[in-house]
Amino acid sequence: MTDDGRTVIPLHERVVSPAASGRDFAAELNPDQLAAATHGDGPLLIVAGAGSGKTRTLVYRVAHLVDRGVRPERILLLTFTRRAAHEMLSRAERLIGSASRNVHGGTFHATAHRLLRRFGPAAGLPRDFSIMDQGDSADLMQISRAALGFGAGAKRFPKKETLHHVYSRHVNTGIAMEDIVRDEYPRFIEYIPDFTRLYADYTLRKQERNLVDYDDLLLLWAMLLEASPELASDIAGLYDHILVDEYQDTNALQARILRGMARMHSNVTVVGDDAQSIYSFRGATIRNILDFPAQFPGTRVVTLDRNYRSTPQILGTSNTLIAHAGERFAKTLWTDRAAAERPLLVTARDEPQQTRYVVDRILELHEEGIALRSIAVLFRAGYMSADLEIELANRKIPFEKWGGIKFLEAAHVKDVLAFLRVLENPRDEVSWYRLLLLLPGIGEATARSAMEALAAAAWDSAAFGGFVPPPRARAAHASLVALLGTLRSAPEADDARVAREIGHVRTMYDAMVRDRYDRPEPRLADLDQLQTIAAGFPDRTTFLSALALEPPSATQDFAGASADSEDDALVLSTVHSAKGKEWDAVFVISAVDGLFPSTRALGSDEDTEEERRLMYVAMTRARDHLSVVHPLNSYGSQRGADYSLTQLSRFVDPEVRATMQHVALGSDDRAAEPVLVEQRGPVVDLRALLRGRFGAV
DNA sequence: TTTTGAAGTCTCTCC
DNA sequence: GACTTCAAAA
Repeated sequence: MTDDGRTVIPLHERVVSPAASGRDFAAELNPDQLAAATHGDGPLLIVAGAGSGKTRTLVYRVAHLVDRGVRPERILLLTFTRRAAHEMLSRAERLIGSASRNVHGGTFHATAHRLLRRFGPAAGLPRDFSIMDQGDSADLMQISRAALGFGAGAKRFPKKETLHHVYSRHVNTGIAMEDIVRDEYPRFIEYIPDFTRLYADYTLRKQERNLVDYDDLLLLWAMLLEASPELASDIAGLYDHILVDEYQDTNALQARILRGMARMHSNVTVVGDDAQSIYSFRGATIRNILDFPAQFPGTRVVTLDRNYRSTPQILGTSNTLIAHAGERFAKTLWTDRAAAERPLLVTARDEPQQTRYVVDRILELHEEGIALRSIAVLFRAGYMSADLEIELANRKIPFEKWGGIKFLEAAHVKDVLAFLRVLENPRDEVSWYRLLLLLPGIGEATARSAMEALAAAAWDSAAFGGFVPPPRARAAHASLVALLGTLRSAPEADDARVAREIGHVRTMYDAMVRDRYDRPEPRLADLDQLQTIAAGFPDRTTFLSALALEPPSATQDFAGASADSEDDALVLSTVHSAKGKEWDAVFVISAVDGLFPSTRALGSDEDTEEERRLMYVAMTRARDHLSVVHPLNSYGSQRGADYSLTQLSRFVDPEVRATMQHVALGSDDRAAEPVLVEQRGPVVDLRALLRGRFGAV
């Protein structure tokens, strides 16, 4: 290697010797896995079916590279979640020792963040930028919208979330903004010129406020790679090998980044399963994986189709389900695991019965010796577990919910963070705006004029103290100024600093919470939790960036730092959050047409196909037991009970059903099937009584 | 200009 | 059911 460590040793020229890790790869991997793990230089596409040992193969590949002399810090491992990166690196560590700790791993966004802090200044991006999450971005869109005076007309102007969605999609997919509006929001076509102006203002505003949104992280990374040859080789030159997990869920912009990073050596390994692509709403396209061989000439393709996870019966059902999908890398998973029970298709009368069935069955499995942690209940969207959560709480069964956690999006949490963010970046308009609106007596108009005053004073924080609010807001303004002053003069950094700052903020903010909400307690508890998390971070900058980039996927992740997962708890998860995981027993609930697939996805064939893949992901999470449950009557659990969904999910078609065992709960035709119901709860079911008022007697 | 109450909108998935 | 938007009152 040269002294700058950049020269790549042509691996294929080196003699294959017993691995330095002391491992006999051939004995521990199957032939396909071995071929992938020990592939030399050049592009490699691993098409890895569910449960085929994908992570294992990737870990061994890292070990192989290190064995053959690639320095760990020159390997970049891009994964989809922090959890995946962590798991892979710790498994690599077990395999090859502490050297693997130096492998760089993380999500695309987190890696972008790291590179931008380091190389951004060379391209005019300040080192101390703040990261906006999705909600912040939408808020800034709203500020732009107000500043430009859009939406005053009679016809409805797009909501800020819509504005952000179109923008984000454009950045991530490269599709022209006009086309996105035409396809997805035809009723807003007339506003296209306004969209354009608004996005220009938004972009300028971000720059002036030193703010960077999620999409910018990727976009700026790509631009750094394309801006100047010197910069590009500095950045791309950091790594000799790049490995990407879950490649089917990357988008066009991420593929562009990958090309830029690999341009000097084409040592790219991507792993993915086109049958599990479930993130198109975020711009992901299975074209990335289908077209990879064309993008990287000379690609070697290895297919892993032996499944080590599930019983043949579960695999049979899953294979049948996915067989109808359109374009894909054809592969049918197989296994030599012993035969077992067929997956269950359970028909419940309604949601309460579905809930009781699932809970009863979980308790049975638990009594048979399966840990709660090895059981999961999966659903299409976070709200679908509401009924189940109540029942679990009543029966004192511990559970942990993944996905759909809105902790960081909760207004009170964002409020507290806004204080810190203003200290961090005095130009953070989104956070200033948020703080100002908290003060009684200050509304949009006053907030805007305060912002203008601040902007005019070059965001000098002293200018905020000089701002004269309307009389009724004087007192609140004064105490905010005082609080910010206290926070600024806080003593030097120490470990408890961020938590202490939050404590200061709460001397003012807690009163507002009590004032504003009918039930302040849970919200205050959230703030306690936020404080606890903060204690784990050395400084404010790290804390704020980490929160934006690595939001915890379960509430327990917060407490988790020390307490960890000692206690045994059932997992409730959205299918999206369950990706890459596996359990002994899996329940897929609310498999009802209209819920899963969701009505929204039935508009286009592509969306429907993605829902099918989502169902496939759900089913293939199961090792030994799989139950698909559907209630015959799913009411719109809210007002306007005029719609009720009754049909089993279309994905469980006759062919799929033929591979399952059908269980009908308490149906009128008392089949030979076991009826597992009969609750121990109250004799009178109030909800059923209420429903009785509207339905048949 | 802010606040308040009523009507209206839309339900997801995540970095 | 939660949140936004709109119109009228303080």
